[in-house]
Amino acid sequence: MILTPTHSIFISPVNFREPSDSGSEDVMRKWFVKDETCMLQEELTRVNSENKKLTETLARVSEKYSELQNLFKELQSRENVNFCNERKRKQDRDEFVSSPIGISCGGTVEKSTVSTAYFHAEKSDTSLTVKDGYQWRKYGQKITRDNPSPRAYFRCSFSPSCLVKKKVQRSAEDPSFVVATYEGTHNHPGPNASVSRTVKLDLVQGGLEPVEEKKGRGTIQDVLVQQMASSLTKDPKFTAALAAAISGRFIEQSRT
DNA sequence: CGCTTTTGACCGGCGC
DNA sequence: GCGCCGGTCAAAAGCG
Repeated sequence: MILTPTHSIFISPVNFREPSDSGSEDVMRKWFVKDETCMLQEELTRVNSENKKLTETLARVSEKYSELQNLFKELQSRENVNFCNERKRKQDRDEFVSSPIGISCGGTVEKSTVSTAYFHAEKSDTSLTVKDGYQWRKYGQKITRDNPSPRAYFRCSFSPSCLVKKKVQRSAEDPSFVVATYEGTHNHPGPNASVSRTVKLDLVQGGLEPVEEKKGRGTIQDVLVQQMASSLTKDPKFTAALAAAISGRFIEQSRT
């Protein structure tokens, strides 16, 4: 809530009274009413100004959202082509693994939780390890048909009590990204947040978490919206503008 | 010594 | 039935 000086110096004419005759009292009352009108007009001007700022902020946010959406559509179309080609051989299979960007190509409803995350990785780094906070044990590595870089297979270190598995492979389109596909849900305490925060998606500069899409939790659009909301709430300018708008609305409502 | 990683062998599904 | 391919196994090697 933003408080302007007008809030603190406002004195009601009812409370502000000096002993005087009835004639000068009327003059004083008119003077204070006029003064109050001036202050209300100032307040209205201020609220309008804040409203304008908020509108501009909203326009900028919408613009950035559109940019992000276009970028995502571009990635979707590229990944979708490869994914559909890869899956042509395996149509109608019971088990279905989601595409790295959560687009299915006619597959059936999957039985287990499958999620995909992108991690930024140096091209010189061939270790195929991603810092997601969990401990993993590698149990295999294969060269796949449509990707020059090998695919590594990991099991959770807590196996066999925890049956989560993951596949890690460098993206064929952009070797600066590593794609991790997780299968299953951990049945033990989660990753250390400080560790997981060290891994960021390079797709969007500015501290977003690795893009993750879980089947059954929502669409990739939902994830985007959540990430946008998260980044917006961390922006002090945006929260200040929002608070000003809300306070302005409260003032407006209190007058009616 | 025990745990992890490497890597070739093996298995099962699928298309032809 | 055969070959291809992705996924898994397990023995050997590596490492602290």
